[in-house]
Amino acid sequence: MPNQTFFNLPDKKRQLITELAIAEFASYDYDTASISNVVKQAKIAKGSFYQYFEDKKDLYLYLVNLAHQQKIDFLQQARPPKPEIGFFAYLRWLFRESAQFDLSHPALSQIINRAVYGNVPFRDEVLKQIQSASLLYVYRLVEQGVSQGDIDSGIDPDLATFVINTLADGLRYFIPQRLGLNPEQLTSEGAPEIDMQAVEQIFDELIYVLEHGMGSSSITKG
Amino acid sequence: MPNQTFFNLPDKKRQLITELAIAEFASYDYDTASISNVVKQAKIAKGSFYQYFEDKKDLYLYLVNLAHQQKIDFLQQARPPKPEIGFFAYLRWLFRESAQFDLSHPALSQIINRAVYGNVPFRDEVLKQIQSASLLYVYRLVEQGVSQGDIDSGIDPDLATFVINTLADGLRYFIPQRLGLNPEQLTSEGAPEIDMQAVEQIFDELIYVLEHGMGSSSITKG
DNA sequence: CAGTCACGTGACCGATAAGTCACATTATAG
DNA sequence: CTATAATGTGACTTATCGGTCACGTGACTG
Repeated sequence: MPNQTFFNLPDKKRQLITELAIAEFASYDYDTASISNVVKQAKIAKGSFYQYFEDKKDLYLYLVNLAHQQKIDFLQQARPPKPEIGFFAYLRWLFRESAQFDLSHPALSQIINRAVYGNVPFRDEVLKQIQSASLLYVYRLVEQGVSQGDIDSGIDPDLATFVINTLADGLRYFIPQRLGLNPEQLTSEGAPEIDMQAVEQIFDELIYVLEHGMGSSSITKG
Repeated sequence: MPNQTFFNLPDKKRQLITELAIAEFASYDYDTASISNVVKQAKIAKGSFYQYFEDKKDLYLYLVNLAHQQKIDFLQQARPPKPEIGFFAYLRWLFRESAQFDLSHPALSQIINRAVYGNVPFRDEVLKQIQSASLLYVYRLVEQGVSQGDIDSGIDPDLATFVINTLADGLRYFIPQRLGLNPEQLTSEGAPEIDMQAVEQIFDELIYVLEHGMGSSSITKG
């Protein structure tokens, strides 16, 4: 954790440092991200930085936890629907809100993702704090979906969790591509008018595929 | 491309350098991967290396193309079945062979993946050579599946391609996790006895989900 | 006013990186 | 054997990194 000195800083300065550091660790992996670059951009002395943070790892873990907490706050602020609406309807909500976060906070999203899937030092340290929470959350959801009769009981819950998590994460790449935006455009401030209707349609289609599959052998088409 | 000097090298030496470089670029991203480390392990002088390769980028692009070519060779050597067996059966074959490659050549697989999805320099340069080939291949497959009547014509082909590609790639993480192996065990030589039956079952389940979905509302359960 | 203490500063350190170059070694050829 | 070309070598340069430290500054205290 950062020193108290860091939190004593004027809000503007503290936020500037935080934002620049987030941008740095979102753009580069742990080893390549440069403290020197951050302090240069933030126009503070290197020595000052090391009065705020113990070392590079201290900053990194702080940012990962910050990003994770922001995502949790984001999801909870958009109040979840009741489970009774059914598994796939609930999942659709989760997809939309999760993707909404990824689109509106691409840097935070990138940091979380790199921390969980990347070849990062301290990955295990971070993994227990982060990934298991998300995986477990979806896993519980799947279990509930099975017991509610929404999910085919022949489906292995681990596999279902994998499919859902993987696709939810993949949307981070698919949606911008589909909308003809390059991901870097999203990193900068001022999102360039996202066609939310097109995004909603992606969710509809994806949920349909998850529920009914892509095969044409089913009863009737969507 | 490397200089002719590199290809004039005795096979053993050239292969040693190649393998060590592959291991380096599979373990670390472009910036962190160290030429100094490679030449030290290969026991050649730094100057020699720079007689083989123009610079770091030259080596990197060579490795990416090598890895990609090896994967193509691998897939073509395992002769593809005829399309008439149906889209999902064909897809199952593709999943198995692709995962087989990833499991037996984790370093090559890692390099390809990093080159395509990572925040790498020269990504665009490489992307056109690599990713589009794979995406297009699956896209064509989907088109064929639709025209054959195997795929619900209401499904958007782009979305289907995304789902398939994303899940196929995700298997790289899911399979070892499911088998209780850590991915680094696979990097070293001598794969520690993979339970192929369990792997086959994963493919079966995944293909089932892709074809019929996870919902229980379908006709009968698998 | 002097003293103290939190904070700011940037030159500096050791390590390591990519890339160079003058020179040594080896292979080939006349 | 000698001359020429190809290849091998590692100390060196320039740059950047994470991190340190002796010192400067400015606000509060008695």
